Amino acid sequence: MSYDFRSIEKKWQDHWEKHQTFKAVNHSEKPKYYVLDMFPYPSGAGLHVGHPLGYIASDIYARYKRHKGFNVLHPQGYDSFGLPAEQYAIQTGQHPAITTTTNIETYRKQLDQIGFSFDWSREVRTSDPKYYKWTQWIFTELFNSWYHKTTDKAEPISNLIKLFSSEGNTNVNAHCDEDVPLFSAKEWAAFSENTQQQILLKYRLTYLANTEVNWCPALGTVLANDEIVNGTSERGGHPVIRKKMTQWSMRISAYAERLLQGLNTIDWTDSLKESQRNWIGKSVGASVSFKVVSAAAQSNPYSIEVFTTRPDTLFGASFITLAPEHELVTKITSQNQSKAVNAYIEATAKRSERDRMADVKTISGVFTGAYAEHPFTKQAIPIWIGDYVLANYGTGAVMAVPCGDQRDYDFAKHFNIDIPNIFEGPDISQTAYSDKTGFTLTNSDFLNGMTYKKAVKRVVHELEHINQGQGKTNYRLRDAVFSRQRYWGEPFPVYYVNGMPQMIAKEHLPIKLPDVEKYLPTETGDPPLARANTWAWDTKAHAVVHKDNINNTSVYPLELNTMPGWAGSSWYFFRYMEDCTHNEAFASNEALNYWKNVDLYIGGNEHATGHLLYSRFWVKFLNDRAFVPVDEPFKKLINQGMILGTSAIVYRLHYTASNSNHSSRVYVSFSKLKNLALGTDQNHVCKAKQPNVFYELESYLKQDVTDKTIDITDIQLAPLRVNVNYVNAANEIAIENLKQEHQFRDGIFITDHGVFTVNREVEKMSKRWFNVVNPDTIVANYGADSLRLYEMFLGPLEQSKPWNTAGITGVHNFLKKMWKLYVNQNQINVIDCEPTKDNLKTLHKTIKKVEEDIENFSFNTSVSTFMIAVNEFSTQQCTSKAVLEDFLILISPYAPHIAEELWLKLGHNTSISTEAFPKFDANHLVESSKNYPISFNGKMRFTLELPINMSKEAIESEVMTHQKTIAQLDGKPPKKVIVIPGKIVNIVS
RNA sequence: GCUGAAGUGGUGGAAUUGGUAGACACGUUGGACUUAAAAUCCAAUGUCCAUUAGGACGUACGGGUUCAAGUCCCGUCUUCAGUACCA
Repeated sequence: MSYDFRSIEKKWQDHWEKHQTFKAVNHSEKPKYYVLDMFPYPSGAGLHVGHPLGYIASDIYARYKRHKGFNVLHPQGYDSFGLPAEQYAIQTGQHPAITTTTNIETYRKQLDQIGFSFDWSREVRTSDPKYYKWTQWIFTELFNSWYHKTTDKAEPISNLIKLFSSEGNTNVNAHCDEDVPLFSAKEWAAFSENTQQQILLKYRLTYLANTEVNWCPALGTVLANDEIVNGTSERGGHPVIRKKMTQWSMRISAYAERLLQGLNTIDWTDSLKESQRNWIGKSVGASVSFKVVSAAAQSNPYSIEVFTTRPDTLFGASFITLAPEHELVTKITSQNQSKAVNAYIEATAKRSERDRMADVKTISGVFTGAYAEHPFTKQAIPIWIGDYVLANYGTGAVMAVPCGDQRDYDFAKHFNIDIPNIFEGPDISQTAYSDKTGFTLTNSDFLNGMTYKKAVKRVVHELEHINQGQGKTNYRLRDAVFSRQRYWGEPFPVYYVNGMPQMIAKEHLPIKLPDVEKYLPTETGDPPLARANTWAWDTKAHAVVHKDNINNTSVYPLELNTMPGWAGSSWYFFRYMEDCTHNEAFASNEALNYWKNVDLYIGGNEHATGHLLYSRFWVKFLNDRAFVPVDEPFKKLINQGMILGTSAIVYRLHYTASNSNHSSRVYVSFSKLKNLALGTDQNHVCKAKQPNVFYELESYLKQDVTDKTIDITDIQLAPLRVNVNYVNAANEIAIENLKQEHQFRDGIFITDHGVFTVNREVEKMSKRWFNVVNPDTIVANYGADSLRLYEMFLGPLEQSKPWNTAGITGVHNFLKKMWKLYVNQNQINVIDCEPTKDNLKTLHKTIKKVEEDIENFSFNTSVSTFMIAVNEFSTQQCTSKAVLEDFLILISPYAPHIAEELWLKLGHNTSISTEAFPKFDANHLVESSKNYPISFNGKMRFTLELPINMSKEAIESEVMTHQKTIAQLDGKPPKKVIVIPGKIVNIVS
């Protein structure tokens, strides 16, 4: 009986499901291990072969850890709120919940076919009210918390209120808005309830603020910074503009330093940590305030606050530049400059963010006519505006030191501003000198003769002394906007009394998403939830009621925005810990304390600055408030690379006649084009330049052109992507297959000796390129074990690589070979005999290699190791039952179905998944050592391979023997003996 | 520009601490089996020279350290990813 993977795989998938083989328990003698995948968004397109890559890797690791005696938690779920389902709902009127459920079913079916060891009993769906109850609850807890800088953690807002009523806010050291007024305890008590709430809002970790946001008109919603790529939306690529709106925000900036420091405690790749560090963007320097001395400012002196990382260069400042959007600009501009300034502001406002980014070389700016006073020299410094200063970084103002900063230098050169030199040593006649070393300061008053470090210390001290600045650390990380004007997301548990937000208590959650008739924003621009009729909060009944009941005494309007996609994904890893039979907490303390954090997290690196930062933020918050016992969610993180598609391209001939371009029905085989020395990069064929090629192509075209006298002047190749599933390994495609598609139905195909070939190009796997390969067809043709092995075999996990179905025959043949080696007439072909030395050597070599590979996540090389082992067993005619048993355990994480089947045939009636991983014994690698003399540079050299576990004495005696040999050969005793234990001994004469 | 990763046959990729470069697989070529095809099996397959024996060259490029370098050091080039007037 041949290897019937279909029935074997079905049988074991059913078996695992029926026996709940992979159900995790929350109590065990064994040590725990938590392996997690980034849960998928269930899109309508289903899975392609790229999706399971990370899941297969994590599954191998999870199965391996079970063999190694760990109690493994390996769950899966769905990030089921999101834009595509909503867009689909807008187009079709279909409720997103329905499409989402259908998509989840498809995903589940596809995942089940691959034979993952997920514990599905803990499945999570972010759009499930039982789940988002707790997302809403976390939101209310963020609202009810503030960040206490002294204890360096979040505390309940009640603590803050206590502080306010006992001593006011003058001594409160909080991370809060900058515009908080100072008040005493007495004043606090005298404030109206509404005023108190407004003040508290400035302290809460989530707060309503009128902020400038990234508005995407096409999607009708705001986007977070990480949802924007190159100035357009991440989803759909629509343009994004900046707009002021009242939005919920998350005070993630309070955690900037801890998010940065926490990176040192976790095992992530350097590149990923670096991305997060860049995103947080810490810079250490000082803030300096400059008094404005313009006539307009006389009665009411303004001062400009700047941030600098180079306070040591303060005496080199020859002008100040403000961002055009800076609030002081209009206030300080002199009369005769106001026209120019207004024109400039208008011009920059018109330019989109994208234009401004693309055009970084052009220097532009305008003088305001105002001057500032240098804090020490009291010299007047001109104030300019320029769009190279960004309004949303630092204070939106810089002190320009042309000799020490290239942009300031260029600006000064361009507008003929002074470039005073304060550096002793460097030459600044051509460029600025921005290094922090290699100079001493000059022309700098009390800083003269100092180096960078000393000068910074001194100048900060002096600035503090005159109360015009202090040392300051600045972060690029902005507070995260948390409102979305969408339907398909978590509703906020918030209602409004007199315009002030109120939280709905835990016991009344979840606030379920109401039904609406249409999923679009309203005509007045309100979010889709404004269309819901039953959308008001009755504070007496503690229930959602019809809008008509709003009376603002007991029934109030509810929030119309929903939460962003990252809300539900920021804590889902805790939800898996509980088996969710009750819903009293988001996970019980026992479960949280048992599983603690995720030991291994595998997912794509597109989440480097989004999900992975937000989850860390929420976990730190939950930890501060003692809701969870850990400070970091993911101990170790691996980014799997993307699997790319290999598109298939067919070339259609286009031609130019009478100066206009025509499309023909002629398609030419790519091999033919290559024979004509016509690459794809060279797709214009003029009569004059390449007459031979031209006339050849023209002869094909004549088959299509009705008017044979037409004068063709130029021929082009138009690339068309075709379904890759029609193309075989040799890049050939059957014309009948092509003709099934409408556009090719009456095409004329120019073959190369009857064969039509396509060109291939590697690009992202996507429906629109027709290059999607579906795992279902692979499983149907080759089986899940082949798919699993092949996905690993493709290359290193973390690397992006193109998919090529042709190669799968290699691993598939291997499985067939293995099956044939051990199964004969449906009988297992082994006996209970002593294994030979060779058998054991092969086995233990494999144990060692596979164990190392899994620990290092180099799954690709262990697939090769298995192939080599089976080849060796085959030549050794290995029939030992004990050897096969160990080998099956080794391979079972990779190819679990075939391993289970053979395990059963060996007479075991339990699943192989709980068997202990075989122990490596170095003794079995002992065998005859081989040695060979090599002549090198006229000297004799011996290299001899020694057994790994050889004793020191044995090595010495072995070396002595060879020293003698070498001395005989060469006539001289060896000069140097290099002994690498367990490896190779070099004797150099 | 900055940060990070990487450059090895026709292709994907091996090579542990510096120790026989190209494992394993795909592809290609030849052969066996077959009426034929598929499947399977066997052999060859880095480049060049040579009838063979054998030899020379070879891990992006140029240097260096070493008995020994894909691996370490210095310099150059290229590719990919992230990020960007960040003061």
